[in-house]
Amino acid sequence: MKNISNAVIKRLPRYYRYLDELRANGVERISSGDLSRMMNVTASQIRQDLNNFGGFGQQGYGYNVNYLFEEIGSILGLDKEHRMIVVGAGNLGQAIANYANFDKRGFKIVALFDSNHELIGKKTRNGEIKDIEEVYDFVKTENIEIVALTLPKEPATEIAMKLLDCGVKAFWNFAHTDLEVPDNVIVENVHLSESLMELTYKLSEQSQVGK
Amino acid sequence: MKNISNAVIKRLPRYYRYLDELRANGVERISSGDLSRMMNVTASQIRQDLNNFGGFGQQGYGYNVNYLFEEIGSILGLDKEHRMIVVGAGNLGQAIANYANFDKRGFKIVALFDSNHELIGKKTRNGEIKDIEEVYDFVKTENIEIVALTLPKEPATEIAMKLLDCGVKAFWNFAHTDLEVPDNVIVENVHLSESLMELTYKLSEQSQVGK
DNA sequence: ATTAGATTGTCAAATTATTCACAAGCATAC
DNA sequence: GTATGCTTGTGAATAATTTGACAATCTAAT
Repeated sequence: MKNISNAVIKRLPRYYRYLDELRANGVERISSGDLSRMMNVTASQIRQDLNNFGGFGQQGYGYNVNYLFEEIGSILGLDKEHRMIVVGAGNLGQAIANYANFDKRGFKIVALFDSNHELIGKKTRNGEIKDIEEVYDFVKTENIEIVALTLPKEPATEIAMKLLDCGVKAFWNFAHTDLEVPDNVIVENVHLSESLMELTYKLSEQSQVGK
Repeated sequence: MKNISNAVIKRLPRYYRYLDELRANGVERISSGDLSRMMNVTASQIRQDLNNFGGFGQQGYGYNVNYLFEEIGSILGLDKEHRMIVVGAGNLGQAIANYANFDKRGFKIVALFDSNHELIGKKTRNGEIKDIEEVYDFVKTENIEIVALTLPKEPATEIAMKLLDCGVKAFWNFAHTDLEVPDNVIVENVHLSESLMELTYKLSEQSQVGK
């Protein structure tokens, strides 16, 4: 399989979101030109991106919204169920666990774990919060694919290293650190403070306009 | 001022994080070569990136960690205080408000707002959660620069549009929608579900290795 | 003071990503 | 059934980004 560039992958979820909206509004077909105007990108980029995965469109017609939506979903792996746990059941962990749309996309949050005894036992949509000590046996027996790490960097690093031995294939990492993992393990970082710093960069740049 | 590419900006917070750690460990100087090995990037890229903003290093010596840390901080606008509010005081909003490190970087979370009467009045580190109806007067009188939108897309869009008229200069947008704002207003998006989709793309790609 | 070694800043080359442009081919109206 | 108009897929051109290479020059050892 041809290697797809990261720039393309990063754009797919946005296409998926727009197609979902079009679908919800009963739109049956869309041309790259119309979609490009909606999304503020070039039509050429849309066509080029989609062509990495095959010809989904038809000359003189455009793309079938439903079909393209399903195809992109399948490219993104959303046609399969993904069993996840959340490690760190503070506000952020609970926010993720409670986010209903993940369910809709095939993400099953099977359990939450924490080391804080005030949280352990607390009921959530996804069952009672479990003791972090149980997490290693849990992932071995429950076939867990993705671990969301929503806790400070020191425990996150330590726990992630131990979880590697338990067969976890992917981390969704909210801790402010770069996890070091073998090549066959995926790490997707969400560094909120970095995103906020990009924002303040743009703010100070903005305040210089014309200077 | 020369226009700096987005690719460069996105890397600055990571440099900043590594420099902060070096500083905390008492490291005084660092060469682009050593830093490149720590960070898994090329030394050339580090030098090229930094040179967009001026010559911070010295031949035969490298970079002074403290000085470079401060300089990057100032480029990112972290030398100034930024007054923020959080709109949507659910788990995600509270997670952001409670994140202590933001304070350290000059982000002052002045208040939280919500429309849910069960949340209004609840005490947090940043004062009682206020009624969303009060937000418009609040930003006008309290000189608010950044609004974090941690609520579903429909109310997020509606409230953001009204806040534009109140002089808000930047949105940190967690809602799953692309806000449409004038050119002089900044939107920084954090689309969690899109990040999770990138992860599952990589997972399915991974499972194909060698096929 | 001199010298050997290290490391930057920067120019040029290589690579990657985006946009342009158009032939090929389908849809639709007549 | 034919003609017109639309829209894709794709090869080529352009633009942006990353990497390589090295002269200039600083540090530090003797």
